[in-house]
Amino acid sequence: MELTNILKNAFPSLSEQSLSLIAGRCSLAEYPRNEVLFLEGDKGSAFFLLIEGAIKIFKTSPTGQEIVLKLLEPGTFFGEVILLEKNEYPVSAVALTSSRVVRIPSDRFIELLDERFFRNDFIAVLMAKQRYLTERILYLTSYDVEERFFRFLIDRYGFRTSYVLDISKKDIASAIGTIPETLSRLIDRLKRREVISWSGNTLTVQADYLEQFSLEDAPEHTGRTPS
Amino acid sequence: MELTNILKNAFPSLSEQSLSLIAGRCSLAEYPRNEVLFLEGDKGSAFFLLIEGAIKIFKTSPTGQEIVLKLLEPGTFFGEVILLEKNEYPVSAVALTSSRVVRIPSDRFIELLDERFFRNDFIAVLMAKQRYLTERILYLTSYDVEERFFRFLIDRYGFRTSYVLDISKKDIASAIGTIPETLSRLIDRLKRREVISWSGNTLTVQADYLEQFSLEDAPEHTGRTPS
DNA sequence: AGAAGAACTTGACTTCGGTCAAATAACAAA
DNA sequence: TTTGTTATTTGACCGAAGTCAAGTTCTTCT
Repeated sequence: MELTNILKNAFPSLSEQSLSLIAGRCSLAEYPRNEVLFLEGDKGSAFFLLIEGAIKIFKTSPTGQEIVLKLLEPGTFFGEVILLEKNEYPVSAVALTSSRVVRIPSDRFIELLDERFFRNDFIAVLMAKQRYLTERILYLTSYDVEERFFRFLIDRYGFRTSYVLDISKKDIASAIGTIPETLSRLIDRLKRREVISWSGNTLTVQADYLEQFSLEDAPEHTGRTPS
Repeated sequence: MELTNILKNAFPSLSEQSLSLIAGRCSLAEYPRNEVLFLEGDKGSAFFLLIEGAIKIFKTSPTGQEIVLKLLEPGTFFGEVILLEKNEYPVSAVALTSSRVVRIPSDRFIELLDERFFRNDFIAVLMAKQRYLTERILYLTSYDVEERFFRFLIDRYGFRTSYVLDISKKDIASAIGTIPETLSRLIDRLKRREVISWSGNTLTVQADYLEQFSLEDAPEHTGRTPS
């Protein structure tokens, strides 16, 4: 699928005209695992659209600790915060798995917001992000590690009994706001209680146990299929 | 100051024409201390502009705990997240002190975004909020209670040696993400170490001690004068 | 003033999850 | 394979901050 189609897919409400206008300025890029897209504080004049792979968005604390804000899934754009205001990224972005992204230069993008439908969709996404961050604060401050772990699974892969994990335990640990040691101990405990079993990169969970963490106030889940 | 002027002040980039259009639909409201403006999950068709007082924005955890996202200061609008997308507030808002707000009905507001300057300012505010929430996550997850306390003071009242507090200790505790007992003990410890002194609602801090928490990566501070 | 109820403090106790250190396993380049 | 690097596990330990339970002190309303 070439660029125009990708963009059409990501911005369905954008007119054909604007689409081709912007498509000419965008470029496709590939980032291998662990490659940095941008770091907090970097000046930037473009934002990104994730096509394939997984990107980690995080901030770094004064002591060097990484605080993960979100693991992005294909189809979402990020870094758009440089569009107006300061042109400095307030967060860092790193590829967790080999990823393909579209780079969208910011300079002419703002004009596209003249189109009402597109603009409304765009603003709606900004507001969804605001909701997400708000949920994330609740998630990090009022659930314990176990609950965060299961909610992570449901949120990222959907509610299932078997998960094929595409990221490392280390990355899962930081995605749920803890450290590898703690996750390792949690997994050990859960295995012993026979709530989960883990072999290779496949995790199996007792559905009835998992249920307690599902739905209700879980952040909107995207039902991403594993692998 | 009457409505039109207030709005002009809050939305300086809005044309006179749109200003009078919208002003006619807005209304001024007063909320006494502890009054609820809206609760998480409420359907809403208006958002708000804070003129005077202090509003607490928070989410409630499944166990009933309040997670404060932000204490608003005069001049900021909030609840705008109902404009597009769902029309349900994702957070709750309560007046911490007697407050005056403008209620802005959402129905015709979106049209105002046709004005490019206004729209850009509006979107810039949304992005600033995104940055804020991102900072808030860092703040809550990687600073200890003491550091959160002093950063709270600096962020809300500016860097000074003497603070006149307009909200209760209970509210300060929840604003910094802890409970009254813990704050009480912190204060006791700081007094004993002669880092602070507290009489009535006036708090005095050793400037050289406070310095370690200032500037660098502190969220933009508004230099709000006390009381 | 007096009573009811907030707000605040204090003490005793607990715990989750982090730190540090070391061992083991998995992986990838040469 | 060999070897260096990174990921994962395990053990011993610790500490910040929460819970629970009782005071104590302010407010505020009649």
